[in-house]
Amino acid sequence: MKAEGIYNINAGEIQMKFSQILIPTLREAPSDAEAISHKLMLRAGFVRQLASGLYIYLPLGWRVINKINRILKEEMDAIGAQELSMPVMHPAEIWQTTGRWNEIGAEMFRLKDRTDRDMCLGMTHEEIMTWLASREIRSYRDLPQVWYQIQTKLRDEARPKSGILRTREFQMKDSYSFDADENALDINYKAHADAYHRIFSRCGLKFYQVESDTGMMGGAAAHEFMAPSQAGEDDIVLCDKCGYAANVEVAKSKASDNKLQEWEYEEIHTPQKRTVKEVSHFLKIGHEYFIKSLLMIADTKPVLVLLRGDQELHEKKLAKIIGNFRAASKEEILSILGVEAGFIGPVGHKIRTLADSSLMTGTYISGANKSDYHTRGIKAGVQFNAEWNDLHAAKEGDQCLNCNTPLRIEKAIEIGNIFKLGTKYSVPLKAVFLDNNGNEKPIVMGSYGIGPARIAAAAVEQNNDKDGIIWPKSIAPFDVEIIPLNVTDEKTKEVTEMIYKGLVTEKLEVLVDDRNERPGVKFKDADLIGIPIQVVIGEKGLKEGIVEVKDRMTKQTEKIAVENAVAKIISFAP
RNA sequence: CGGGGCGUAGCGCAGUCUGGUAGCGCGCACGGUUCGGGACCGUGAAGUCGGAGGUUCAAAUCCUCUCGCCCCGACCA
Repeated sequence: MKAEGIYNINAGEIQMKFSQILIPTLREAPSDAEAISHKLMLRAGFVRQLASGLYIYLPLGWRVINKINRILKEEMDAIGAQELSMPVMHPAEIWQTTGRWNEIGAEMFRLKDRTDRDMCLGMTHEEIMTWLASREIRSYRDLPQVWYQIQTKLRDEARPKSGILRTREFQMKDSYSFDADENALDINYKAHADAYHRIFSRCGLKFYQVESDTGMMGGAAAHEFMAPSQAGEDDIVLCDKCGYAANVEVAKSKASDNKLQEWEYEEIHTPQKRTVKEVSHFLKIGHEYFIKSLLMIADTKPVLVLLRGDQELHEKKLAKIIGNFRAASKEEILSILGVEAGFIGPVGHKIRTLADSSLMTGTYISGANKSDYHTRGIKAGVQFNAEWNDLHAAKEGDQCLNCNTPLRIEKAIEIGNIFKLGTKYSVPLKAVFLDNNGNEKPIVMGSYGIGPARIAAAAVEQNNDKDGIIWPKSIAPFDVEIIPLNVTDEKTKEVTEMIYKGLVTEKLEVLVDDRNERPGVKFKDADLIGIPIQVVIGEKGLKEGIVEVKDRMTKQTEKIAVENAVAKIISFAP
């Protein structure tokens, strides 16, 4: 960034001059950046950190966010959603009415106004949107309604991370649908899902729509939109054959096949071998032929949980059945089961027993319920019985429940989500309407979110190389960067202005690197910043009457006659 | 909230173990030479060593407390 440029600002032809826009590029990334997108956005001068989880968007960063927001608005408007704007600060009473004032803990920023009234900063707007609906919607004739906003949300995250990916203050496009019944909700839900597909495609992202947990939103169904990336915080389970896609939090899977073993029911001596790993190694038999027996304590009551040796317990799935629980201590295992930890087996206990469905078939090895012994030849229904449930976490290589294909797991960034809320908010907040028979009914709602900053971060994660960012054309801060090499050369100046004007006239957004810097510096910065098309104007080329047009992604350069340059560049543009 | 790490010039770091009055590279300012992939020479500006207290003749360095930031985990509309 330099204060001096070759063009006099008062002469005023070229507006977007590198020398005058705040683009503080960095040769090295600050050491506390970890994620690729974080490092690149910092280095390329898109963002700066104010405090943990609080980011400043510099001019380039803000242009990207606004490009994304433009797409969001276009697609929301296209499904008939109406943009409005809600306050960021809310009175506590509304949140108390739905119960979330107490359900949500430290994650909600809370404060008092001068009259000592409890307030909070909005983490989301279900309450407020529903409050509005409760006052303004009376009749089935008023439905459906879809309202949306692109608004700041505040959440006191336990652990902000990865730059812009998980922050304490962020924008969200949140929309809310209001319908007379479930069928109508389904239509709005589908419309949003379709709009989301268009939005993420237009933003140039690779993404999946996956089944997801309803979490604290409650409600009947939910999907997340996931952009695969190493920087992602979620794992998603994918079937390449039938298209099954789910967040691991809710993913279902079948354990891989194991061969039927012709084992007699017998005890085997396994001195000091406790874990599945140890016993498996000792007996030279795969983990999948073992039963893992775990003792859990739920509400002071012990529960025995059985899993196949190669599977892991999915704690949320278990919690849905038995409520909150914890692992029993070694002392509790001894006093409750009379067995030393490491030698527990499924056979012969009187306590409540839950088993993963994968154990219904097959013959297994497990603890013999006495020290230093395991038992071989255990079969469900013969030696033990249990309540059968899906208790294991899906993992790579498990089989798809629909088509038996091995499943894949990918890390992904959650860029959007859609929830069928039902009447969870409309009932407590009394958002009701009269149907055509004059009966009062609660409005059936849906809620739908997208984080623009996460789209930007995911785009960088998915599109970069060793030199920097490669922005998808639709959300790049500029369409074209013109790089005049010698800014003191008259001919260069002339051609630069000519091309700039030609492109601007065609409604392209153009950045001109008018800095009096060495070519190397400009090339490096251009690659770092990642504007999709670079136009290099050099004295050498001008002598032959050409300029060079470079594609940031492919790195291919084309020599174009000066007089054809504008038309050619336009043909590359989005 | 549990575990780990780090705070020294705008950025990246050394110096801390073994106390002696702060240094390197990049960047920045000025002058000159350069000019198609982060040039070179010279000159210069810039640091309450995160903060408070303590030990000591003397603290970036040792001790106590505290604040901030990052990473792993837990948590996560």
